[in-house]
Amino acid sequence: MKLDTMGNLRRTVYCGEVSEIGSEAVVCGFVERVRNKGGVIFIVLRDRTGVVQLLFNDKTDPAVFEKAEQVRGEYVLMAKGRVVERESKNDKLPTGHLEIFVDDLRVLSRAETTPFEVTNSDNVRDELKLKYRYLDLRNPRLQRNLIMRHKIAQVTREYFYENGFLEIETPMMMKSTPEGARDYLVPSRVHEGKFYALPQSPQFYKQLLMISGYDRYVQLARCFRDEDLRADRQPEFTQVDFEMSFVDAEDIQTCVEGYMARLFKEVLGEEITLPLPRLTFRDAMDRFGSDKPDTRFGFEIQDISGTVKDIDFVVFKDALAGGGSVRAINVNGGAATYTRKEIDKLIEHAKGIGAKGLAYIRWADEPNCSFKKFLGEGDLERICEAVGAKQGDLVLICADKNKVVLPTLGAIRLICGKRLGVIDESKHNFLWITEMPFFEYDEDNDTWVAAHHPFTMPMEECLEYLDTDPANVRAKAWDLVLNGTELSSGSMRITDYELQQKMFEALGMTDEEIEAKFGFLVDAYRYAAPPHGGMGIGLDRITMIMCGADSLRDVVAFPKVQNASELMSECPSYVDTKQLDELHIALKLSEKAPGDTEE
RNA sequence: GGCCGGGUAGUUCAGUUGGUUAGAACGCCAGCCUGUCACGCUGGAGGUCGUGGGUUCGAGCCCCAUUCCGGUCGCCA
Repeated sequence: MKLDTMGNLRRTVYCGEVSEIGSEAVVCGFVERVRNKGGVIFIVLRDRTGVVQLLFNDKTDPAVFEKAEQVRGEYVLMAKGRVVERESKNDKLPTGHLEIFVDDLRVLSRAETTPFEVTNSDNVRDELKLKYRYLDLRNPRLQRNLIMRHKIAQVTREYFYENGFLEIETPMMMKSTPEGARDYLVPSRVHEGKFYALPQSPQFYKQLLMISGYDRYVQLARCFRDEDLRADRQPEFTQVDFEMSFVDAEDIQTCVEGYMARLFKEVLGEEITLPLPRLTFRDAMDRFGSDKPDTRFGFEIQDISGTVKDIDFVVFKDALAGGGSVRAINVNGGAATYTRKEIDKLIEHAKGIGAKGLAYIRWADEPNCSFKKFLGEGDLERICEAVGAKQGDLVLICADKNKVVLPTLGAIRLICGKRLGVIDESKHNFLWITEMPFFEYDEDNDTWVAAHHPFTMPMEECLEYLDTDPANVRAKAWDLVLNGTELSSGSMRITDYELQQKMFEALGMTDEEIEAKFGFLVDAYRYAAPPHGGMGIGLDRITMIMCGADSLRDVVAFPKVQNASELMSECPSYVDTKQLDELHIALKLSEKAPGDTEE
């Protein structure tokens, strides 16, 4: 069968938007389904706006009917005809009350049988759908997500433009900085042995733009990190990256609050109450055991060290003697029905995080305590009272150093919340985490390292601890959290050259190191810089949450899988030796490498 | 890199203690059907059981290795 051409025929209306009964319509799209009843054929045609039903009748127009008989799933069609009311209506579709009685059908392209059904692929394994990503992208759910992503980008640009931000592009090929995440490297042909790096973020460039006087900068910046993937982590991602001059932390946060309110209003029609709640890093860890707490449910962590200090239980005693604490979460609302096996699984999980175990009180009919034999008169009642436990509750207790207890209970809290279904998925709970720690202790090397990049401003009142007590130094840095996902992080930058030198010293960096890594940036600050700070907001993650998706793959057109490969194009791939020669690169493959570099 | 789960028809799965010709549903192909909308009815085609090796008279099933996918921990300033 020969294919038709469009000729002079052009689309007059999108499938999902056909509405005017009696009008003549020309629609284009992909065949979602063919229902051949013998003397009458129905074809459901789909484009990015929705579907519309085409009607063919063998008595009215045998030639067109004959052509319609040849149509199969996913063919690309163009059809002209009159919009008529349906004899029997379908309430499930926006266009279910009408159909197009086709008098000109053009088969523009034929499809082979697809590896899976485009609109019935919920149970098809991801591997296959990713290999044929271009087919999966025909799925209305993915189309809706990518259309919403477009809308989000559009509102983002409008908001920042209206607030005086300039969109300025920064280089994709830049100097590699070995700090933090691993860089993706790009070899230089001209400079033998040298490499560019793809940006993990445009951090340095946007600070330089402030030094250059551009005052307010924004960019929807592609960023790259060569680390292992997660459902909410892709190796390349997009940040709404911005920087502002002559502002302090609160000004930046206010700007972002306005952005979030605008975004949720325009895209989802949802009002967000401002200002957004704030929690210091310390409080977030104490209450939720996480620097990105999900505040859509309770089970907050409670310190019961005082209540249990006289109990003769070696686990508690050891923890308290070692400067740690005993803390608990009260999983209320029916968790007492957890079986012994389920609790054991939680304990196993806790051990995986680094805890030695979990003690528990399960109060089904009677309070049933895993460490009963160590308890004295009234101890059990006192603990239950301290954490507010009632019948039906499960109290999980962890005793150890704080840096073990808090993350453990934080993780267990999340697991219980998810399993008990107490999280309201329709909620959007924002939270600012402020006063982030400046230093992190690196146990492997027994040193303090910068928790953020080394240009982050410390809080003024913490400067005195710089040399004496690094753990106590907090940064003018903050994160924005939404439903337990870190969306964004920002900070004020150091503009005082002398303070910057002090920070480098505190980080144990030599002058040579500083010069080699970011000499150009340090130099730039010698020529005066306005006070400035900014943030990078994860556009993919925010889109994921706004779409109600549980993986970034649902909001990225061509995503990568766990090992950072793309199943459709099969990248990364080997290159031929000629390319490598030009780049002065010799491969040193491990025994395991399956292939070689064929020419 | 560690741990856990998975890979059987185009797709999703079932497959008994290791035993005849590896099944079902959907999809696909053909025929019938003038109001379907997850259309219906009849018939048909379609399988290197991820790959390699081993045990066995005999392996989809047992053993070893390996690969791919997913989850998770490490990692992600």
